[in-house]
Amino acid sequence: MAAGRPRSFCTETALDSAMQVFWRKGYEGASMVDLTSAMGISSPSLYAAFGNKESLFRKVLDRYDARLRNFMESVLTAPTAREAANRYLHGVADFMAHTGGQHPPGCFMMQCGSSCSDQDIPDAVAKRRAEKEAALRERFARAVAEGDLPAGSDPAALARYLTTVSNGLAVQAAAGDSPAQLHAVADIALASFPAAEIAQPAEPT
Amino acid sequence: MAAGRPRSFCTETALDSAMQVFWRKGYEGASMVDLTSAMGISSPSLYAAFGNKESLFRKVLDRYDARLRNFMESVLTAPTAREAANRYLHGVADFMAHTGGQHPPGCFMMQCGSSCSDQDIPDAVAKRRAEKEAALRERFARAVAEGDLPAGSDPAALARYLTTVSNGLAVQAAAGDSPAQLHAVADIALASFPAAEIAQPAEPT
DNA sequence: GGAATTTTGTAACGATCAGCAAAAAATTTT
DNA sequence: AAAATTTTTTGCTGATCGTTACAAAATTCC
Repeated sequence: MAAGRPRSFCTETALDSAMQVFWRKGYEGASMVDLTSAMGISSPSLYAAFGNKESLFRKVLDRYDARLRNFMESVLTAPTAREAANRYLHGVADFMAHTGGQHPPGCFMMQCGSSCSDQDIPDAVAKRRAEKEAALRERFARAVAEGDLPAGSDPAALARYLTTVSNGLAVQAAAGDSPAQLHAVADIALASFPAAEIAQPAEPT
Repeated sequence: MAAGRPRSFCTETALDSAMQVFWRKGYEGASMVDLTSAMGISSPSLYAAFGNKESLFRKVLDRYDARLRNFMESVLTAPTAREAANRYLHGVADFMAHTGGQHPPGCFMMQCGSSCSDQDIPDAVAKRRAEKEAALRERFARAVAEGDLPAGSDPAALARYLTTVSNGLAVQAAAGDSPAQLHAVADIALASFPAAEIAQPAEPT
């Protein structure tokens, strides 16, 4: 083990506490006093462990984004584009509705990353969101190439559409919509998503 | 005219300048120095004319919301629910893409009203957004009663769906999506919206 | 059992925050 | 022209902002 006085707190737990504060109050609205008291550590400990406020926020953002990337992986590995879209929107509905009793409903990135005195913060958040849309786009491009989506489908437009609904779901969840209501919206949205062009089996009446 | 030294600035122009600042920096990120310098007035003039910072924000919010209500009126007076949905989503796409060279793309309410140290601010914004969804819901309930939407349609779910897409469009616009891209998303979204059950005329091949 | 090293607690730093007091300036009323 | 009224200008207020020095405390290495 490294020499020196041992740390009295768990950095990951502290990051989760910081996430709650940023989530509820935004980047600027979260004061260092808010953060240190929620994390249960003193100000110098915070600076020693996480740098400064912006650096702390970026670490929190990374931590949240890791959850999202994990979720996206389960979406992108779906066998078909249709199933990926289904997993995506209903997964988002679950994700946004589930607070774990720790944070408000909705999406951390949507709550903290809108407007800010320091434009770098919204930019950093927007970049993470764009990555998710790009991942969907590439998945759908592959689906078109594989014949999994109708020829002539626009992968970029479909990815943009799903991203749009996803971000909208985050807003609805933050506004207090129930899980059932979010899933209902997801179902309506999925009705627009093209199905695979499969050879139709003889259809029973 | 009232006695006393005349005001050296136009309150409405000043509110527009304040809107730009709040839009770009958020409620907390906009400092009084930012606001006064953008509005071209001194701090005491601002306080005399608009109260305090929160009161100024609420007046700006009112001003922005008036534009939205005006837009909503043109949506709700559409002859059919389908046409209302069409006007709504494509109108939102236009609204969000059009900056007038004055403010960033996107929606003022989505940018400023997310998270904040003072919860009253997000609450005030959320309330305005909820009013729009309620207006759509009532319009669609009327459409169901009039047979303009298929019996069994859920007006609340449809209104929630359109609101979801609308908020998502605001995020996409703020992220830099082009007007054409926003309209393309609107078109995909509208494919899910039920059409009226009209007696089908003899269909030409 | 020190020397070295890291974290802790206490206290403070300058800068910026929202907001205001008071007097000078500009207008209308009388 | 003088009184009354409203706005502007100047300069300031206490509070809070993010951040940091400094020394005591707790651990490992030699």
